[in-house]
Amino acid sequence: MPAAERKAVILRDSALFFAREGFAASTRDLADQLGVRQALLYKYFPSKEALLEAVFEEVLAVFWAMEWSKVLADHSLSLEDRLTQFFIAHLEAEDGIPMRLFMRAALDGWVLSTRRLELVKNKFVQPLIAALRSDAKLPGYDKSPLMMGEFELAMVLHSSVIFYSIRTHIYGGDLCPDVPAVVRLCVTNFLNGAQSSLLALHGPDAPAAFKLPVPTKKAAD
Amino acid sequence: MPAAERKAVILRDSALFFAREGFAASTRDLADQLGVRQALLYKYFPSKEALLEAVFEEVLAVFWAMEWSKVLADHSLSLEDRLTQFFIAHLEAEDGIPMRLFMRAALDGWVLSTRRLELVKNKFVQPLIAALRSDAKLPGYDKSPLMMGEFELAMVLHSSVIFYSIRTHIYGGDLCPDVPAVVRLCVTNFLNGAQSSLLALHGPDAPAAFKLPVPTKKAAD
DNA sequence: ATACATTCCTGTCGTATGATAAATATTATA
DNA sequence: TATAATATTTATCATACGACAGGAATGTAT
Repeated sequence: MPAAERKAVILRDSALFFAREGFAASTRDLADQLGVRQALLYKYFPSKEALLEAVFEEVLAVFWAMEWSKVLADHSLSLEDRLTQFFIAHLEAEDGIPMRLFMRAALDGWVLSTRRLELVKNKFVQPLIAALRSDAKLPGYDKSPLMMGEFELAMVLHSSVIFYSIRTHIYGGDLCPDVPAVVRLCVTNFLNGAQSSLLALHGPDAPAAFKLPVPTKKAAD
Repeated sequence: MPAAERKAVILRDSALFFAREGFAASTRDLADQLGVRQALLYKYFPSKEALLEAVFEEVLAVFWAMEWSKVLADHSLSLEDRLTQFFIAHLEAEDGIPMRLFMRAALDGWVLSTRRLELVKNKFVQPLIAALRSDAKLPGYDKSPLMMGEFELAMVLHSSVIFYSIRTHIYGGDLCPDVPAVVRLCVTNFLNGAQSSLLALHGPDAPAAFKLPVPTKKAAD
């Protein structure tokens, strides 16, 4: 097998293997799954750690390449439809490998999760709150920067969808298999209360911690 | 140190240690953290796996002993206050150790998470949906058993709170530190839409998968 | 002070792991 | 077909790990 192809196969299978077995799983078991001898791995990657980093580089690249704004910014659809379609696509693209890898990495203290969170903030939270503000006739980010409470509000929707994914791919057990229905439920239930929640956040009685602007690091990509 | 006390100390420190370092971490490192020699562990636990099981037994016992219904069923408070107080207490009792242990266990395929889910279903989902139904003048469980859509609806609230806990104790990074405010946001935003979501679930246009009754195993405890 | 019990440590065994080097098989090229 | 280049395997090393046996230290009762 040519080198480039072999390297790609190793990367692909390693993602599945480490997602299932954990990062502490042995390179020998990985090689077994590949149908190859353990030493061969070291012809393509200098160390186990380097292999793991390469796996994450690849998985992150997929997330990076994902078309967040394309759906979320398509103003020919209602906000509800935009969100619903986006999350359905998101959930159906998730096979559990990125989910499990990210969770394991976060548990092991990799800084990786902050990069992902930054992505969620820029590509999901920002457009969502912008749309909600627009509907509520509230000022834009130039007049009033994104604040903590708005971030947490957007995360309410994000959480309900992602946690369903966590239940699917990590917790296991039987759960409602009708993905579109679940997503619609999350979105509609969120949007039902979002307007009044947002107005409360912009009102005088909002908690001080919610008024603080979200620290916006320089957006990568 | 007397045997009973030593065993308790080992259990307590092991929970912290394995929550932080993962189950694959070595018994020697654990012993270092305890300030004892590695072999001593085997005077109290026959194997590493037995120690891990004991740790989970202890952590699960705490969850089991938790007073779910006491707050959730206190009808002197509004549903909103009940939920808010319950979740605030829940989040403030969580130091990250059970969270991280459960997540690691779930990733490693332990059946443990289903037991926890059963607890959530019986002690949280059931009372919540019962209260929502009551407010909406819908029939009780005797007439109409808990259905999948209602379960997922309740999980929407559960998810937003628990995912905040995941962000706190697993994902890390800076997030809004005002726990009560976040919980209130989750609860109010949920309740704003819950009534109409619930009515829709009981209406004729609900997805078929949502109409299915939730399989209720025999409730432990 | 002696004998006993309990707690803990030193030392060690077999095995599994990450990693390397040398040998073999396979493929391409002339 | 001979030769070079590449892909893969075999064999091996040093280390780290789970587990066990026996001994040292500490305390307690007679």
